[in-house]
Amino acid sequence: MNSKIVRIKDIAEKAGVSTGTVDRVLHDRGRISQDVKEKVLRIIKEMNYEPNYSARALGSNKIYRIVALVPNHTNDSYWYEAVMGIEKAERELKQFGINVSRYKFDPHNIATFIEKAQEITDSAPDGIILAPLFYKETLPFFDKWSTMKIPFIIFNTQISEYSPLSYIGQDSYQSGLLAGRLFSQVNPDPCSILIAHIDEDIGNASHLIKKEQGFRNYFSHNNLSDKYTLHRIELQRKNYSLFQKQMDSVIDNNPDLQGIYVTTSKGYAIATYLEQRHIKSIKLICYDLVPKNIHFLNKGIISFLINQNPRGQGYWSLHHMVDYLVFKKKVPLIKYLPLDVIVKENINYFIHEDN
Amino acid sequence: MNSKIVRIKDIAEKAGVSTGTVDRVLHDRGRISQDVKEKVLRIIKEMNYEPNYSARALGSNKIYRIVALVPNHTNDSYWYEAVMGIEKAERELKQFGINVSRYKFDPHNIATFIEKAQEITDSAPDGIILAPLFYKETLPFFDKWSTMKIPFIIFNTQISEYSPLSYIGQDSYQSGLLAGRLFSQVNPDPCSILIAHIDEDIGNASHLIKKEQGFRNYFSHNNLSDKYTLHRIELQRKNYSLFQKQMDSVIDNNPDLQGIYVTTSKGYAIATYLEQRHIKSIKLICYDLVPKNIHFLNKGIISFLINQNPRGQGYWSLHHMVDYLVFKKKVPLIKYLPLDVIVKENINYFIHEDN
DNA sequence: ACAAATAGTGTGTGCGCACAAACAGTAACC
DNA sequence: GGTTACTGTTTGTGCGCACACACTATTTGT
Repeated sequence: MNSKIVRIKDIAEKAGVSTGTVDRVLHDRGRISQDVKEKVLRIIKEMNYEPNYSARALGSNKIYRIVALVPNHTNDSYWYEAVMGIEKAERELKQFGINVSRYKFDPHNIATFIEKAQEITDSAPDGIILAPLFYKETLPFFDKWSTMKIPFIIFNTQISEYSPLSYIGQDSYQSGLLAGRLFSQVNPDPCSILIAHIDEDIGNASHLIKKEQGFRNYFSHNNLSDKYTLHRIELQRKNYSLFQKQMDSVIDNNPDLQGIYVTTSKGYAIATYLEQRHIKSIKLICYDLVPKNIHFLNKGIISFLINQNPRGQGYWSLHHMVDYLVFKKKVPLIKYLPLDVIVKENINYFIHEDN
Repeated sequence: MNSKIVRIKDIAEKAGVSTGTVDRVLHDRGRISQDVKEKVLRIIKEMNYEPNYSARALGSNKIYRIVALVPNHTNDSYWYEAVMGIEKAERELKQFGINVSRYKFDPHNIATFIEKAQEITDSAPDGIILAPLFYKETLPFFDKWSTMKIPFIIFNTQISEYSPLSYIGQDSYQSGLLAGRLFSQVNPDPCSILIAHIDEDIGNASHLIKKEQGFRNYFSHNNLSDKYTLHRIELQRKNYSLFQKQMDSVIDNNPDLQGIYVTTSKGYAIATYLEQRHIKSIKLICYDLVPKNIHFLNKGIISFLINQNPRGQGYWSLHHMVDYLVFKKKVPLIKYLPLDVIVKENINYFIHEDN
């Protein structure tokens, strides 16, 4: 086909102007007369010009400074994966003139988050990607960054009140629906199912509410409300004897309990409990490929894991930022990552390095 | 860290030679004295030099001609997806000086395959990617391409007798194991399960044998052979009344039949049958997100689909070829794509365009 | 009327690299 | 001692683009 590559020079020739003029049209800089601008723009469209990004990265000596603000991952494989994803994208995109620096905060210490976010703000980078774990404390920074015109991309935790350049992560509602489907597949007979929130302040965690909502709606929308009875519990692990007591009571009061849906990665806590109590009839579904969950998945105590793909979140966050900054592409406001259903037999494909 | 980018010029300076000499070391061209060569190589390692591929693509005006030989996809969404994947990779990599042309053959007509493969051979491209559907007819071409030193990458169908640059696709054995796991999840009680091969010449389709092997081994390795009884059948749709008769007989003879594993995308044929016979108790698992399967998945007649990800296969095939040709990277001999478990609630993430 | 400001456009250099042509140094041969 | 035949190395040009600078033509101010 039309394999001829269109260059700025070609456009300039056809328009009867110099390359400098075309450049000014392309980048909206300097002064151009209206008619020339229109003419050049028309020809750019006609000839289907696409900038050569390699040459652009070469020519403009600009280095974009991008910072990533993520929870400290020394003891947390979930955030470790996210950082791995960022680093993978960094390796791929390094040659286009980007410089990524990572800032870490303690996910259990809001002060460290604020401190690092302030540091970042002071350094005025070209772009920011972050996992905004602390809802209220994040908003003021979103404000600042907006006025400073620093684009920011959030991942893992969706905050819709303030519009970032893009959100990367899972569709919580849909993942609740998915969990519902999985339970209805593994539990063909009528039974009770428990929704368990562990170690979370539900009031401040809208994504967990969405998961629960999706889960409940799966049953109601599919006319399964008569077949399955849903229960709900909030548990804290810090008082483990209370944790056990609460679980004991649920089990005792619901002899037909056949499934437990844990809305976070803390499913292994329930798995440990079930193992201790020698309960084998209850199906367990939760999130994330952290070692303890993998352990119980392999043992058959967890039936399915749903992968939130932290690696992909990190990877796409940086990718989108570079798309925006370097390639001037439009980036979608929301990128929902696939909902991966994980069992022992396919887990390897989701935890392996894969360069 | 060491954010300074190392250029050829830097190496030349440190080695006390010109950039041209470093260039000849890097590309093994021209004559170089042994000691200079060693010195330069040492410094390249010391300074951790990484070529700037953007600049390289610019500087070398070379355009790599890559051809893709795929089944005609006008009426086949599976191969259409594969081509979409190739085109997506093409868009991403165009700027690095590659030119991709597509050759199509009729998957039901070996002659067209041979014809196109010959055309490709005559045109002596820089690289070939193909889905080698016809085992015997492909081997001679592998031979030719090897002597012509044209690298080729195969996808979808693994042929291990002749070593291509890389294979992209699914691990058939592992996907059989996965199917086994899924059946044991959805069928908690002892029952019979049928393995169905549809429209295939099993003797010439080693990947189907591997799937069956994996499936059977799931049950034997997990001590489930007593719980589940496996049956096996080969069906042809061209004689549909026979097809029905065979199925009727299986159903009648095995009242405890609770599951059917179809080793290809033809699960919708069984689904149609089950729907006609108003059989709802039998779980069905098969491959690929083709419209008819999606239809029955949404209806609840198919329990799970396993995605062979044709789009990803095409995408990675081209990507690997470019990694090899342009970036001179080592490409893995085998890239197994993830085994995606698909239900109605997560299927959208696997069929949507996603740019 | 003449300088100064402004609008609009062209030219040149460099980014990191590939590649070819030019060049220097050495040994061999008559 | 000069030619030839190499071997090894440097230099220069161009890839497509960004960007600073130079330049001209027109307008504005006084």
